[in-house]
Amino acid sequence: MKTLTLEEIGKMAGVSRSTVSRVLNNQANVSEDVRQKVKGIIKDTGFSPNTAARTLVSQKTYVIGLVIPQTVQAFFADPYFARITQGIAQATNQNNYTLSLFLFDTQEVENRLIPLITRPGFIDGLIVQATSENDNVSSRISNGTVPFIFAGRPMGHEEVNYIDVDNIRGAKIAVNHLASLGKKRIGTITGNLEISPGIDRKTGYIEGLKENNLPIDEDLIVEADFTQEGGYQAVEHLLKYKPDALFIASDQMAIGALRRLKELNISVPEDIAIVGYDDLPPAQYADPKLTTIKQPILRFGEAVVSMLMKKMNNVLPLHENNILDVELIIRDSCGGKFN
Amino acid sequence: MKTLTLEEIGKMAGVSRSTVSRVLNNQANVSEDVRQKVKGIIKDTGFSPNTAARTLVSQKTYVIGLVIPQTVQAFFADPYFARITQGIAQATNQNNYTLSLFLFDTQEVENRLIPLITRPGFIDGLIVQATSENDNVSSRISNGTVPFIFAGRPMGHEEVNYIDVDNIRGAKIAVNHLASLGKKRIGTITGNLEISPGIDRKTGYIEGLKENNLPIDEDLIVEADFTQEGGYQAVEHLLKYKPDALFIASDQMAIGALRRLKELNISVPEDIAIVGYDDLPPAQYADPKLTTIKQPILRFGEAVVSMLMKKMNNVLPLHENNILDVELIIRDSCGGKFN
DNA sequence: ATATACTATGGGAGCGCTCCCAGTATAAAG
DNA sequence: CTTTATACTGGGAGCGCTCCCATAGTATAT
Repeated sequence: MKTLTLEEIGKMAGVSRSTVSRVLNNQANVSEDVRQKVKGIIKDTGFSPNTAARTLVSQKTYVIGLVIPQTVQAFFADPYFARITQGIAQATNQNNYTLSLFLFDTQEVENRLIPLITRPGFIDGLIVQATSENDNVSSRISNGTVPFIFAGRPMGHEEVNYIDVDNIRGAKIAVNHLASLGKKRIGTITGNLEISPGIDRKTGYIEGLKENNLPIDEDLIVEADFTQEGGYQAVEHLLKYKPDALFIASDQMAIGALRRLKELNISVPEDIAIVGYDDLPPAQYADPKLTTIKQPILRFGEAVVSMLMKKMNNVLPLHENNILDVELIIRDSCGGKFN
Repeated sequence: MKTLTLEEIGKMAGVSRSTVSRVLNNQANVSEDVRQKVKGIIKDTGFSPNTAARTLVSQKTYVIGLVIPQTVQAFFADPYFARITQGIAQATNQNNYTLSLFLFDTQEVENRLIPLITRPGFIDGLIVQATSENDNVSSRISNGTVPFIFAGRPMGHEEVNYIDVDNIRGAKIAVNHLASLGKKRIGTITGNLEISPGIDRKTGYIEGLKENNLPIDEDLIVEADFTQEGGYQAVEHLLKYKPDALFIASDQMAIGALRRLKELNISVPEDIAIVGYDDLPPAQYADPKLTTIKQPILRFGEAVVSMLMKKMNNVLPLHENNILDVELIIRDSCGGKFN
């Protein structure tokens, strides 16, 4: 199958390549009958214009890069990231862009890839997974001329554009809900406190306690690492201090905790109420079904992409960020179904 | 920052664009001193050639697409797929290619994306995640001219090139190991029997029994769905028929089963020996540590990419496939540490 | 010394597209 | 009927690169 060109489509329609180009790009100044005829031929032949030629003259590649820095190792363990990626891929394609994946597994790969992806004319824009403080991917990418934004709040790089879900508020409404059910000793299992979701959810937890005039008791705060195993171990530690409720900063950890509590014959929500975070599918299959904070994962993808589009068109203010709202999903583990 | 061109680099070096091009592509017929001088300038300026221009004339895009068909929904739940993707991304970059991600979330997206990615000059090659039988992505992609291979054995499309791990042998060595420990009533929890890993591991299980002259007892075979929850429920069903060992077709299911057995106070490996499959990180944190079949996940990525490269260069025989070997990892759950 | 080979280099052509400008046809206005 | 504006259309130029061929320079064989 020979590859078609504008010229040939034009010949078939009895017009010039310019006119075909106009039709292709929905430009004005083409008579309606010619436009229809050309469109028909394009459809019949299945023609689509050569991307490279287009890119060469327009200087646009229609490619968006998704960068996963080295420090985001969780990427390969946490289903949450797979979901985020799904949302971003979806939104990218919706906008007729292509998504390219760049995983910085090692320092060597990072060194090789950064000059490549930040050079002009290779990629139109970059989405970078938020990093922890000791990661300099951000500044290295800033040196290039490629527009980029962070997905998630990057620690120590707040001057760049980013988009995030409202982790603080999410934690706060979880605590509020528990408080409204009359709980007085609300503990928390935090995530990893080197990354922003860990920190922010802890912050929200503390703010929530304050709002409800509950004391902040360091004994009721245990740091874990967002994994089931971490939750499993942390909950035991907390039990010594007799909490009547727990805000657990991820569903994975909550599921681990639930497992341990079951082993210890401590019933949820009767003996202890629990609220998780994420609303991943396992949350609704947990026993008891997990009350949790739902993040708008697919909408997150859309928001990231549309924000990047703005940035690519230079209509995004330098310090603008976007914080998406979250939602409390009440199930069985908090004992407050009828609020 | 103005974008440099071959012409300008040439001017700086006092040579023509042709000579710079020769240096860039490591071609012969350039004197050593000129070559060094040009290389120096390229390095100093950080120049790299425009991809679109290069693609336009060479008809190569240096982009590989990774296609996740609709039926591979597990993609977003199973950490195994994230690992595979990681391996593929790594290998792609190693070969100086870029990886583009195409998720067919819905039929509509699939319809829109397939003509796009199969058209000439958009992508050099495609890796398609293996699908179940009722998926026609394969034939739709075959209609295009883009070289592609499957990652995993696609059900009902064996005529295409694919690469897979040796699921049959993996299951067989698991059973062999259990048999060598003197187990006589070896049961299995299979995965989803609509996809090839599910089927093949069951096949291997049966072959393993035959090899050891053990009877095949349908009561000892229960189908689950590769999830923890599935394993949790399936194991209980099996217990009625008093197995002394279980081959469980994924670590996730094995972990679920282990949990249930613990609740029922059935001790592993004393009362029942267990071998899992995958060797994902949780396997070594399970209690007891899980004996399992290790798949060469990162090597899988390399193999997929190198196979695709061959196909792109037309040096891959039509019916050639590649089956990677697996390995038994002995830990505590089988009770055979000292084999 | 001359013919013959080979090496090194430069520049034209062209990949398929978009942009711009010139040109033609048609309509509206004087 | 002529002038002027407006709607279409075609083709040249050029994006930055690779490929090919012509040419100059240098080494080797006759």
